[in-house]
Amino acid sequence: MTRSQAKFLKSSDKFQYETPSVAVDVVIYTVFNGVLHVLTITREEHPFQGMWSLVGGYVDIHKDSDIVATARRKLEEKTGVKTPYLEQLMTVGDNQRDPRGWTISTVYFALLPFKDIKFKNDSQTSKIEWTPIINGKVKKKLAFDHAKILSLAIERLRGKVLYTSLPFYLLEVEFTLREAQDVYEIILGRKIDPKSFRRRFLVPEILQESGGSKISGKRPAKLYRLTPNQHTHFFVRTLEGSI
Amino acid sequence: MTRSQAKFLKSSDKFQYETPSVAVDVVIYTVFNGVLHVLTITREEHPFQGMWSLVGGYVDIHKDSDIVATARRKLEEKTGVKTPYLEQLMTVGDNQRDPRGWTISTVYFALLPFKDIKFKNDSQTSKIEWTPIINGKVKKKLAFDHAKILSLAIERLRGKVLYTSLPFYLLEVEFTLREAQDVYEIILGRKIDPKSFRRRFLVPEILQESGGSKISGKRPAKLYRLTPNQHTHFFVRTLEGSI
DNA sequence: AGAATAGTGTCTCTGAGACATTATGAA
DNA sequence: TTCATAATGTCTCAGAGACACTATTCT
Repeated sequence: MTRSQAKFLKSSDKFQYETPSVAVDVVIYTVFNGVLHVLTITREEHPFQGMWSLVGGYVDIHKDSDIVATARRKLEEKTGVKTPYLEQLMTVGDNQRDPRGWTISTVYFALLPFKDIKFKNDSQTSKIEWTPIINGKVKKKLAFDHAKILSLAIERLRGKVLYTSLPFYLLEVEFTLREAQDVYEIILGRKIDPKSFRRRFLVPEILQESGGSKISGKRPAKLYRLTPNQHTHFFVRTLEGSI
Repeated sequence: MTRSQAKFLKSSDKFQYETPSVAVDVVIYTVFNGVLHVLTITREEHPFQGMWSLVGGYVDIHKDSDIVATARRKLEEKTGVKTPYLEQLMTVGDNQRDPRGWTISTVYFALLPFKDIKFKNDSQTSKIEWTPIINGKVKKKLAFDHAKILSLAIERLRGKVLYTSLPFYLLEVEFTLREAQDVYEIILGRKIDPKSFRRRFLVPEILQESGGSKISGKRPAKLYRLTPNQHTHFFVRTLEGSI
């Protein structure tokens, strides 16, 4: 070992002492009953014991090889879903958000089709619940800065819906165009013209007919699925509603 | 974990070993000589001693009240600039990127007008240098996963240029439309039609004439500035070049 | 047949791209 | 006057919005 290497090891021990706590939170979205929902759980421990919060927890450097592994682990623990759409939203970190001191939290959001979820309600002490998002807010009071995080997460989801095909991750593999349009309308909070909606996804062949159809009212609707090997589509024009 | 348990663990050696190190890196962009540049410095310490890297460092929980304060502090230490355009890009964190173990780094990018910068080249042991970005890459070999971070940062900058007015943060307060267009063309790596360019910013009154003009060739060009109280503009149509 | 939902025809409007043209001031 | 650079005129084209219209199946 060189002299400078020795020096650096010594000083890195010192740094460890001063390190913030490192956590991950996940805003888990799904849509059912015509409403966007986010998964919330009650806190088992102080601080904010018993209060509702987003799904999250500390990075476990032995279990998690990287930060998204923490997000996946937390998500799977609560929902049983292993391969969700998961996107990093942002990182918050300061000395105010947690009364215990300096903490940093990287926030992800996940999009899940409602059907896929088998709740793991195994804990005795904590409740887990889909909370409806009405007018961009949740009625529950949330722990830490989770209300602010959620508000930014909703803003981001709304923003992305205007120029991407993200909402299809909230649907099952096959869906009717009306079901897809419903999800768009729920997130945007406004109606979309059906002709525009169909044109947007069918002309560039983002969707393809699956062959089947679904009867839920009068005339049966064709079933569609995402064209294979298409990832999230980014449109060159946004829908109205962008400020 | 009770509050007192947490408090105890935090002060114990064992808990310190279980927490990742927390750092911030800043991709500092500027444009001069017709080329996009990123600020790089040589590392004074192991690991990767002497190697080029992005500007960054550990969060200091005593100096920094939040994570963006760390970014501002690092930026100001190297460039003297106090109020840059600064945007959080993403957070990387795993047990591989630093040989010392689990580390997490939140990456910001900054846009600086070249003129504003007074280098603080005070250190004897480290060099600091603008590194040109050619074809989305830098020739220097970078420490840690900084090459990958930079590559994502460039992708993000390119993407944003297609639908925002971000590049104006790379210009001084007053500029000609040709200077603005140059910056756009440099980042995108392609020519833009001057008529389209002017229409994009003048019709929605994102820019306004400052009254002055600048002679750099033959016919003097009018000087423009951002319309007051306008923040970054998001266009409803992207420029070509989006995949 | 009537009702309700699925799906289409087609017009307008905005703004990007392309490219020809005009305007201005220095040498 | 020449000429390089600044700035404009104007056509095409893609795609969103609006809205009237047709198609299909159930009761």
